[in-house]
Amino acid sequence: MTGKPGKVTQREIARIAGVSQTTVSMVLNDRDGSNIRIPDATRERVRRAIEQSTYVADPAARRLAGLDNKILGVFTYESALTPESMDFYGPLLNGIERAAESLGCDLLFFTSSPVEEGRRRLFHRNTRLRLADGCVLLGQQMDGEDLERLVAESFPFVAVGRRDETDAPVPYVGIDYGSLTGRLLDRAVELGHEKVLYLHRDLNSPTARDRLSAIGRAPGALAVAPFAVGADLSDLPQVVARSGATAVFAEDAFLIEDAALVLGGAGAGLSLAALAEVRGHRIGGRALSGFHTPRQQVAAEALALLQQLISAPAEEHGGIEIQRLLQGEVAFGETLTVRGGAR
Amino acid sequence: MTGKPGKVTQREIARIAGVSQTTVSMVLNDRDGSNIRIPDATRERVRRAIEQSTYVADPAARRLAGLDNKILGVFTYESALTPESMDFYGPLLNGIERAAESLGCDLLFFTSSPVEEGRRRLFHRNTRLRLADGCVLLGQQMDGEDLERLVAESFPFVAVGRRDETDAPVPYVGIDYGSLTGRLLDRAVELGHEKVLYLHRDLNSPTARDRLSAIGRAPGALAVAPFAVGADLSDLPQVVARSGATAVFAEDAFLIEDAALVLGGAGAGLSLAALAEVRGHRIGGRALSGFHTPRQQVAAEALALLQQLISAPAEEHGGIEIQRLLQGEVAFGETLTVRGGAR
DNA sequence: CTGAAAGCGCTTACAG
DNA sequence: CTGAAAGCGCTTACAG
Repeated sequence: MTGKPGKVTQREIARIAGVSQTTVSMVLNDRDGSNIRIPDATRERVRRAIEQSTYVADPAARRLAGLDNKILGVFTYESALTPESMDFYGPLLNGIERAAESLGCDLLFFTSSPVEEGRRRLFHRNTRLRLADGCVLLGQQMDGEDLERLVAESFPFVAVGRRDETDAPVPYVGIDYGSLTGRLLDRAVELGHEKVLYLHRDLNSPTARDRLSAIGRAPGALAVAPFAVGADLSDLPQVVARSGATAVFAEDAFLIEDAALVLGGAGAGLSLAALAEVRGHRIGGRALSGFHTPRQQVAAEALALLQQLISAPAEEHGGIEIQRLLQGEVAFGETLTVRGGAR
Repeated sequence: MTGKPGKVTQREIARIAGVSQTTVSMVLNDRDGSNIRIPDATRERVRRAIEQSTYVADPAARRLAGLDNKILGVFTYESALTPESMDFYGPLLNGIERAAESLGCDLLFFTSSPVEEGRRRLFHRNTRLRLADGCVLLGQQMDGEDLERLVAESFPFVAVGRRDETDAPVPYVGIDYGSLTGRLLDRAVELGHEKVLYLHRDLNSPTARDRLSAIGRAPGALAVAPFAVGADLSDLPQVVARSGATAVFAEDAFLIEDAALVLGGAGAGLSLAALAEVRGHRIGGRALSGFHTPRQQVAAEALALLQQLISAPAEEHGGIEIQRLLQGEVAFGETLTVRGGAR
């Protein structure tokens, strides 16, 4: 597919301008140092030839010659553009697009990666990863081996969300769920709660662990019992009753919504909250209590960090803070209320 | 950024397997023709060397050597991933992602294109267009010059939406708004309407013209008066009254919603419809009448067509139907009712 | 000041 | 059956 009829190369420009191809390259890249000095007249002649033509540099050739390409890879462990995934990926992708626009980068989505066990594989026979100057990784769970290999090959990348599944330090930008969780628990104490049930899926992700460990550090006045739920929530009313909890928290908004549904009238006196983004979620007409997380900003900062890693020589990476947690806000909402208060 | 420490090349593999780099390339690409015959033993040795290593082909080099890359470009004339643009782009992007997955292609979003007068430019100094094997173009309006140039350079591309702004035939996949409009007008006749007011923006896009020309061919029993609205709709009640129309149609769902707002009680007896996708739109609690358009399918088919254009040698393009209109459905809804019927 | 040459990693005729 | 060579379009030392 190369060598198209309409394709203009530097050599062609050189011929027209009556200079060497090297000179064309110099002019195009504004090379103008001590040893190399191109008179304005020549420069002008080349410029004109380029403008008259439809020349654009071949990015593949540039890349091969060792330049970076202003192409950032985007790897998502699941499909990112389906209606369902928009809830999670939407703000992230939006942030990424905006950041890419302002950095002047194009985005390469690795949609071709073969799906195995429901998740895309980053490394495979024909990966085009190499075409990008670097890559952001998105997904709730990531493959530790992928991360290790990226580090080993010193391929610039940034994960969205905190990561801890590797020995080598992985660059990431995430949200500080630990601190958010702590603040929400403090609030629960203020409201008089002493026992809380915490529902979670059996997901082994760093953010899931962050929540759990913050729960482990709950203030003495509060006992929080973690409870791993399966697909079937039908025994939840009993579990809640037996626990004596006056509040039920869950890992995310959908889970607490499901729980509220199952609890029905039995949940009438309970406070509810999600330890995650709750924007747009309501339970029985009331704004769900939980967090507001700056996802768009996380994505934008991830891209900015990636750009830094790419452009800074490796020796200077020590000076860059490669692991960043952004602070969110507690969304007080209307479902976390005074203990025993009507819901 | 090339020449990374961890980067393995064919030469390296060749050294390990004790063959020439050419042979490695042959094995990788399954070249196995009349003149070239690699014994299984050699083949196996190379394969093992590759598996032991972290080799992946450098896509830039492949591309430069003339192969295609399974990278499809996606160019949108506006930002595609903002919350507001999701209404229009969401289903299209979803269709594109799915099609790319099944074709085994990656997607390159040209987010870097400089914005001029609110629209991105396809061709610019550093366009990475060339890196893609081909490109899909999305947007309500497109630049005729961009299209001409793509044709001139015989760069494979497909527009989403019907196009007619060029002399050369442009490959596209769109929706047949003409036929949909005709069917909705027939329906209006059935319901007893004789006069309809058609609100439109002054947009000069092919689909806008398709609607207008279908309106021009309205059945004799129906008089449809086009009315170009500005930013301010406040004189609409008068216009409607003066026209004697019993139904108001508009170019899209948002416009008819705005109109309904302005008309308020004055619009009580009027039938309303949008000549566009109406999914999720309601007016005064009633499902808006209009169309259901297969946007996801349009996008998927555009990608499939693009893939065909890329892989088929140019001489065979004559055999490919490069301009396709997909049929939508009329969504009867609840706002287009019997003339004079309560709304 | 400017060009000829080497090299980036790959593919594909072309010789052995 | 396999390798040495040319070439894809570009950049960057290196000589003039």
